[in-house]
Amino acid sequence: MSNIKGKGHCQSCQIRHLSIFAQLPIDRLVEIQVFQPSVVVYAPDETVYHQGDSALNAFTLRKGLIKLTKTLPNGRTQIVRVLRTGDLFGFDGFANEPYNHTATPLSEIEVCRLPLGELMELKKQNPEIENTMMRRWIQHLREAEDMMLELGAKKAPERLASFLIRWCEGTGGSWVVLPLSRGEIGELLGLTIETVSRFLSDWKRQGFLNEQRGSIQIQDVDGLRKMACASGNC
Amino acid sequence: MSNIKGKGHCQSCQIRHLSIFAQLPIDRLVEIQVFQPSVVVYAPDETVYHQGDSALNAFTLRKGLIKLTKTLPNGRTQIVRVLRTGDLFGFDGFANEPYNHTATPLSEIEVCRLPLGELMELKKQNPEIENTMMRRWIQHLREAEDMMLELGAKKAPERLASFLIRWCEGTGGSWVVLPLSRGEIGELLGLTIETVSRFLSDWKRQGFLNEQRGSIQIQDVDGLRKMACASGNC
DNA sequence: CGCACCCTTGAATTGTATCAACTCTGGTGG
DNA sequence: CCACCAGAGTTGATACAATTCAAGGGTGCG
Repeated sequence: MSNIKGKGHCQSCQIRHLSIFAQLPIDRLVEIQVFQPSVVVYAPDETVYHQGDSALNAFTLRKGLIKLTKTLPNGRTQIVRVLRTGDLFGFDGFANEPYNHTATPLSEIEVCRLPLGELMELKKQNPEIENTMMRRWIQHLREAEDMMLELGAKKAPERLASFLIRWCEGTGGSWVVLPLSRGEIGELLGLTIETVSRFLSDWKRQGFLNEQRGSIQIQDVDGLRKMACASGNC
Repeated sequence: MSNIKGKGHCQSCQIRHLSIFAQLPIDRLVEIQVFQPSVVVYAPDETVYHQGDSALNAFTLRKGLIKLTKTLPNGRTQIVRVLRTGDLFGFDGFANEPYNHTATPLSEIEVCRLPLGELMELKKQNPEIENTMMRRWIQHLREAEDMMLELGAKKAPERLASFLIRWCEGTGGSWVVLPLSRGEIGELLGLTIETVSRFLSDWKRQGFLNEQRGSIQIQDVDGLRKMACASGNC
């Protein structure tokens, strides 16, 4: 089961600069030190919450990666987002709604569990928090729109190529950890495991990219980019 | 060209109860009456703003329907959202980002143009506005996630059927205006105009639904619902 | 009336899923 | 240390879904 590691102390938090408390002035941090959210650890075979659960806590991801998924009654699954360190998630309760998706670790993770009531109070009293959260919601919305374009208007190789390029963005051709199985990449892009496997194999053979147990390296971004937009230059 | 109809007066606004100012107490309305956003009219062949434009204004839709679209360089287009009366849109500026999509009327429309700076100020001074906006962003995010599931995990007939059911939700089998062409439905669901046409024709022949110049009527919701989930009950 | 535009329908083509067999890898226990 | 196993990935053959191409029909408008 999940494991409460202890209480978090925002003042000394290593990842505060990535969190919704990033913009908060130091003196406010001292004042809110009564706020000590639980730091919780989950294994990859657990879930942080399930779609439909009532949303009593929001969370900040401290370590590892999380996938947010939605599942149809017939079992088909869609990954709607992959979270990284500092991301806030599970805030549906702010709109009085139950969680709209399931949060599952992609590796051992550590999260900061923020009780909704307390977070609401902090937000009310600290405009910086409010502001940072707003910015992030708008940013998420933009990313969601981008994803809809990917899913609705692109073909398999285009989706896969632009996913890989985005994943490795800004790493200048070096090795990047990609802790997603073929099946999970498929669930993210609306493709089957076989289709993902075929294109990856193809591209490895063509020398566009390299792979080694859970890490990839893009060797020819332009080659991949051509795949990402078979007709027209995206 | 677009046409400024005059200045808006929040106090006497007919659709205020649908807007982000819905929760604002009457006395605050009196205080903010210096805030007089422009009411602007657009024809269906214009756009309110383009993807990439710098986002200087947010808008509230007063009359008509709007589609928000994203377009790939090769011309393929995705509708990411259809707006209804009261919806707030074009708020990317809050995150210092340019508009992420293009806003196009589906009919003659009337919008309330809210200069970003003034709206920001109002929001700061009125927690009710802040709160309503937050709720809506979260709601939008949830809808976007739902749409990703539709696009990524469902087949053509399932997408189309559940779109129709959603569109006519709560109207109990009566006629509903559907001012989207076959092509636009296709752009929304990631399908071609022909595919949309084929299924609609089929279902009309089977008596699941009826259509008459721009309006539809669902005659057999359960029949449609079966289409919406070929394998499993959604 | 005739033209434009949207919609419909059919036939051919292509992309992706499905089905099935096989390989590779890491881990476990003898 | 090796044999074995389970799980993930690969690859090929086939089926099917949806697009593409093409032609024709309907409706509203100048």
